[in-house]
This record gives sequence, C-alpha cells and structure tokens, in this order.
Amino acid sequence: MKKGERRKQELLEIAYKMFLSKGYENTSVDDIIAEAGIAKGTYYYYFPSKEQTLEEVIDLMLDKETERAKAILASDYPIEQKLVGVIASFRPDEAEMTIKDALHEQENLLMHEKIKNKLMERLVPLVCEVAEQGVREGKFCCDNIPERVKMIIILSNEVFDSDNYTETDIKVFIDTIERMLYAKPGSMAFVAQLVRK
Amino acid sequence: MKKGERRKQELLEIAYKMFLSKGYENTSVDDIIAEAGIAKGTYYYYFPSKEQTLEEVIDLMLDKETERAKAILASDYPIEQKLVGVIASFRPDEAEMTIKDALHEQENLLMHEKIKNKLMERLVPLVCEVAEQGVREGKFCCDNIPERVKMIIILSNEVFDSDNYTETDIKVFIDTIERMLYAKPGSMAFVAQLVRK
DNA sequence: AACTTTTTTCGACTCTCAGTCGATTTTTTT
DNA sequence: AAAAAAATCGACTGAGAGTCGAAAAAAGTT
Repeated sequence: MKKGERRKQELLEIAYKMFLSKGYENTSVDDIIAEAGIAKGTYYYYFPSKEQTLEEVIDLMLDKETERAKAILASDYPIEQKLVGVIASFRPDEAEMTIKDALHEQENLLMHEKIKNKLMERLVPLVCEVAEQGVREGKFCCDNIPERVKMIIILSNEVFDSDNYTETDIKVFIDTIERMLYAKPGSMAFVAQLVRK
Repeated sequence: MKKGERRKQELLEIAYKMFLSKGYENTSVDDIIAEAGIAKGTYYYYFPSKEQTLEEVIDLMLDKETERAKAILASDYPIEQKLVGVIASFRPDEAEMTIKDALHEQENLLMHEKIKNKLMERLVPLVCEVAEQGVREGKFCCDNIPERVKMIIILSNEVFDSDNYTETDIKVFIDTIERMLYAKPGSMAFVAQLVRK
C-alpha cells in the first residue's frame, strides 16, 4: 500500500524531466513507460490521462517555487525588493525550464498555458500581500491592489517570457509598475540589474 | 487554372466556420472534407497541413480587421478615441469569435496563440502611429512608444480576453494606460462605456 | 479532332499516439 | 493457506494527420 506511492513519484519524476527536455507534446506516454520500464496499463493505473500527469508535474514544480516565495515574503527586505523577489521566485528554475520551453513554444502550448494559470493563482495573493504592506508603509499609494497586481504579473509573464526583450522593454516595464503602484519614480530602478542577464 | 483558387477559398471558408463553431482541435480534416464533399488528397493538394490552413484562416480574419483599423486611423476623431478605436477594431467580430473561442479555451490554444501573435504584429505599428500623433499633439508625453504600446495591447488582450473581468479591472486598466502614456488623468475615462457590455 | 501536358481529384493506406480492458501476478489481510 | 486487494501486463481499439500512386478533368498544342 505504499509501493504505489513510490512508483507514482518515479513516474512524475520521469515525466517532469521528459516534458522539460523534449516538450510535452513531443513526449508520448510510450516514451515515459519505456523510460520507466513498465507497461501501458501500469501507467494508466496511476494517471487517468497524460494531461493529468502534466497537471501534477506542474503542481510539483510550483510547490517548490511557492516555498521560495513565501520565504522572501517573510523576510525583512525593503518592500520593493520583496515585491520583485516574490515574483522572481517563480521564474523557471535555472537550466530547467529554459532548455526547451523557451525554444519550441509550439510543442509546449498546453504546458505553458497551464503553468501560467496555476502560477497566477498562487502568485497573485502573495504579491498582493507585499503590495498592501507597501501601501501601509507609504511606499505605494493606490487602491484596487489585486487588479493592479494581476496586471503587473501579466506584463512580467508576457514581456520576459520570450528571450527577445530589450533594454527598453525593461525600462518601460519598470516605469510602468512604478506608475501603476504610484511609487516614487526611480524606486524600482534596481530591477534592471536583476532582469538583465 | 483558376478553378483551384475557388476551391481553396471554399475550403478556407468552411475551415473558418468550423474552427470558430467547433474549435480548431475539435475540427478534423475529415470533418472539413466531408463538409466540402471532397477527398483527403484534394485537401492536401491545397494545404500542406491542417496548421497551415489555420494560419491562412487567421490571416483572412485579420485582413478585414486591419481594414477597419486603418479607416479609424485615417479619420479625424480625437486621439484618445482613435487609440481605443484601433485596438477595438481587432476585437472578435461579434458573435463570430465569442461562440466558441471564449468557452473551451483548451481546444483552441493553438488558434488563440496564433491569433495573438499575428494580431500583435499588425496592431502594434498602427497603434504606435496613433500614439506618436498623440505625443505630437501634446496629449501624451512619453518616449519608447513601441514598448509602451506593446504592453498596453498585451494588457488589453489578457484582461478582456476572458469573460470574467470586473468593473474594477476596467477602471484599473484605464488608469494604467493613462499613466503609461502620461496622459491627462481622466482623459481615457470614456473607455469604460465601450468596454462594459 | 487527336494528342500531350498540367491541374485536380480520388481514396486506400500508413503511422503515431492516447486510452481501454480482461487476464495475470504480486502483495497484503485474515 | 486462502481470500482479497493492489499492481502489472500488453494486445487491442479508435481517432486523426498526412502520403502516394493512379485516375479523371481541364488546358494547351498541332
């Protein structure tokens, strides 16, 4: 009654690696079971569908990232840095994502979409906390925090998602979030160092 | 030497309708050829792949919308209205898109993505023209127009794409574009009437 | 008209892949 | 040891995209 749990973890591990290295669409269930050395039926004993596997793989990924974000939230960095830090916690994990996701977007649309949605669900409330803290401290000065935060995250997702963003994109992005939050001009300028790479 | 052209248009027409009503993924090539009353081989005589058909269907859609946008651009409405009008030209064509695209996003991801990309390509330069005109007239006051415009379009896409945006989303969106363009506060307030429906 | 060439059409076939299912083996419970 | 539950197996199905060589239709040539 626990051998099953181990097998499931093993399958998630394999799926995770293959989805990242070859892309979701390019990884067939047959690929996964070949790698695991099991039969089709066994796979479907643990997952109702390939898509559900994806779902669980993503949740697993985001769990780690949520932890990181919460650590930053609990820290005592200045608000501006917290804000950016929490958002950045969810940036793809080094070489992991970047390998394939960036490249052949076509083959990863579903994965990408699911990540974006799940990420949004988790990230918005965390960033809202930071932003509200910022308002209390007088660093930001606006209402409708959740909506503003949502839009900031949308922008950060879409703009920095591809690899072809420019210096100017960064500059404008920073200016935009400063103005959206009614923060002191220049207070977010430090972000430029972090994003550029 | 022109019967072929007619057939191709016919196929695009059929594909267009079916993609919109049933979704791209849910429309098989077999569905299309059944509707057209032709054989598989004939279809592939005109299109190298189902995806290429999608590509051409979308281009066709966007052609119409580009015309509308250009008409507005050439008009002499006030800048603020032009800006919004041009962007709104690319909103899905009444009942057309809304039918299915909004609903089962899952089945339409590729279509959605392609529309977004192609739309961006066409819309950004048009909106830039308006914005630059606005700067010349002193209505807006900022540099890096293309980047700002891109972000505005991203926001309008993502925020108003789903049907569950709120009054507050609209308010914040308006505030954001005013501030991104350094426009007079309230100068864009009229948008609220248009978006609400 | 008789032919040749080009364009268009046909549909059976292949290949890939997700998912099913009943049978069998392994593990746990009693 | 027997019964029950959990885990595994792999052949099979069904759907759907794309291929290909052959045939029919249309256009061009003499």
